Amino acid sequence: MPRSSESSHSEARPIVTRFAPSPTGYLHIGGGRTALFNWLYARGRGGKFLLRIEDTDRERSTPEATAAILRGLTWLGLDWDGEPVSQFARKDRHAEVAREMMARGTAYKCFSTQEEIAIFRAEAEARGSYALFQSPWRDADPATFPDAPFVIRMKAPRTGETIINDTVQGRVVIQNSSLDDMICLRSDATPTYMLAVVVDDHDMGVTHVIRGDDHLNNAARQQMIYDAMGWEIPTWAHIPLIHGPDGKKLSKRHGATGVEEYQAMGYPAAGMRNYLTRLGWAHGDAEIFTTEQALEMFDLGGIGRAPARLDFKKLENTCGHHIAMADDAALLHELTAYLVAAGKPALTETQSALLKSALYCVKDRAKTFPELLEKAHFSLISRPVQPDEASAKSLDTVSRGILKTLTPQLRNVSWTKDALEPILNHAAAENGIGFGKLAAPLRAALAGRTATPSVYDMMLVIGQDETIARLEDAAA
RNA sequence: GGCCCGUUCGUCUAUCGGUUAGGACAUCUGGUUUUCAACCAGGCAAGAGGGGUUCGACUCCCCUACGGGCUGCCA
Repeated sequence: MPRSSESSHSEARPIVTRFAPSPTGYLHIGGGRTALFNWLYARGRGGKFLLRIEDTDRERSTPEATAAILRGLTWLGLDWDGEPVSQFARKDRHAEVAREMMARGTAYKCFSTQEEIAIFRAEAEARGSYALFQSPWRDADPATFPDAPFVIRMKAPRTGETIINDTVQGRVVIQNSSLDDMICLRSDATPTYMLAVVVDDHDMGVTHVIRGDDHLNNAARQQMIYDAMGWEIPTWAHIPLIHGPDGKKLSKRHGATGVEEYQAMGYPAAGMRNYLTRLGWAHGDAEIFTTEQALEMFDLGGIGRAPARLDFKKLENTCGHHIAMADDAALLHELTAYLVAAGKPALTETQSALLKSALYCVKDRAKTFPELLEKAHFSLISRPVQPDEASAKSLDTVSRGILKTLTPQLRNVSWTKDALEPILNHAAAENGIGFGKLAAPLRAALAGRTATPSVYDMMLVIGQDETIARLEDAAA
C-alpha cells in the first residue's frame, strides 16, 4: 500500500477537516497539534476546517472548558469555518440514525442490563479468559421483547475483516471477530461517541479525519457504521501522540501540557505553530518556516508513524527565529497580549513607544517574551536607574570619575552612532582603558544591568537627554 | 490476557533496495566581540536484537525485546 496515495476520493471535491475535542479541560498541546494539522491540510488546499465540541458526556463537559479550548485555538492562530457544532445538540439526529440502522437490520435492541454484562465479564475473567460480550438479543424475536429499558447495539459482522486504509499508518487489518456489538444508543437515548462521531462527520461533510492514533482501533468500528449506513468512508489519517521527554505519554509531570500555558510562558504563536508542525512531520530539511510556507508544504505523507517527544530547547530555538523575523508592530501587539496572559502589568504608552524603537536591537537575541523584556529592560525603566548587584560593581569611584568628564562631551553632538563612537573611543583611550572597561559602567548607568544591547543602541533608543541624565545620576 | 501501532545520532527528522546514512536542536572546540546573546567555522553522535529474501538491505518478510494504544451505556 503506497503511502503516497493521499486520497481515494476525487480531487475535485473540496476538502473538509475538523477538530473535535471533548470539553473536559483546557486545550492540550497534543490536541493543539491535531487541530493544527487539520487546519493546515484544509486551509492549504482551499478547504474547510470545522470545529465540533464533543459534549455528549454531560457529566464531564463544561462551558468553561469549551471557552478555554476556543481561546487556545485562537491564540494558535487557527480559525474555523462557521459556528462550533455542539454534538449534544444533535442527539435527536443520532437517535434517528440508530433507528434507521435497526430498520436496515444493522442494529438491534438489547435489553441486557449493565449488571448482566458485568457478571458475564467477571465470569470470563474468573475462567482466566477474556471474552467479548455477546448479547442474547442480537437475533431475538421482537415478540419476546420485555417492557424494559434497552440500548441499541450495532449488529457487527462476526467474521471476516475490516480494513482501514490509513494515510499515515498504512493498511491496517482488524479481525471482525475481535470486535463486539458496540452500543450506539444508550438506554437514555443519547448516542455514544462511536455513533455520534460517524453521524456528525458524515453530516458535516468531513472528507479527511485527521486525529490521534489512539483512535486507530476505533476507526474499524466506525467504519462498520459507515458501511451499515451506506455512507462514503472518509480518508483516515491517524497521527501518533506526543510524548514527554522521557518517551512516556505527555502528562502534567512533564510540565506544561495546556496550550495556554505556553502563551503564558511567553512563546510566540508563530514559533509555536512552526515547532508543532515540525513535531512528527517533515518536509525534507525545512526547519524554520512561516505559516504561509507551512500551508504550502504541509501534506499527510510527511507525517511520521512514531510518537515524537517534546523538546523545549528546540521549541525555544524555533521561537527565537520567529521573534527575530517578526514585524515590530505585530511583535509589540503580541507582547502586550502576553503580558495579559501572564498576569503582568501592562506597558505604559511611553514604555510601548520606547520598546518599539528598541525592538531592532533586542529581537534577534530573545527566544521568549520574558527574555525580550529582559533585554529591553533599559527602554522600560525610568530614572533613577536602580543598578542590580552585578552592574553596581562597575560603578566604582574611578568609573564615576570617567563618566563625569565624559558626560559634558555628549551635550553638543549630533545623536548618531558615527558621532558618538569617536567620543567614547577617545574617553577610553584617554583613561588608558579598553572600550570594554568603559562599556561596563555605561551599561550600569544606562540599564542597571551587565547584560544589555550595545551601549550605542541604548543611547540612540533612549535619546540624548535621557542618556545624559542617566549618566549624571550614576556619576553623582 | 487478546488485538492494533511503533522503534535511524541525546531530541526532531531525511532516506521510499545500491548514500562516506544528510539536515536541525542540544552539546563540545575554535573564531568574532562591548557584556549577554547573536553570528561564523569545525568536532562528537544513529539504523533495538536475531533470523530470512536479495548480487545488494535502514529500507521487504518473520521472531524477540522495549514503548504506546484499544479492549466502557468515556471521548
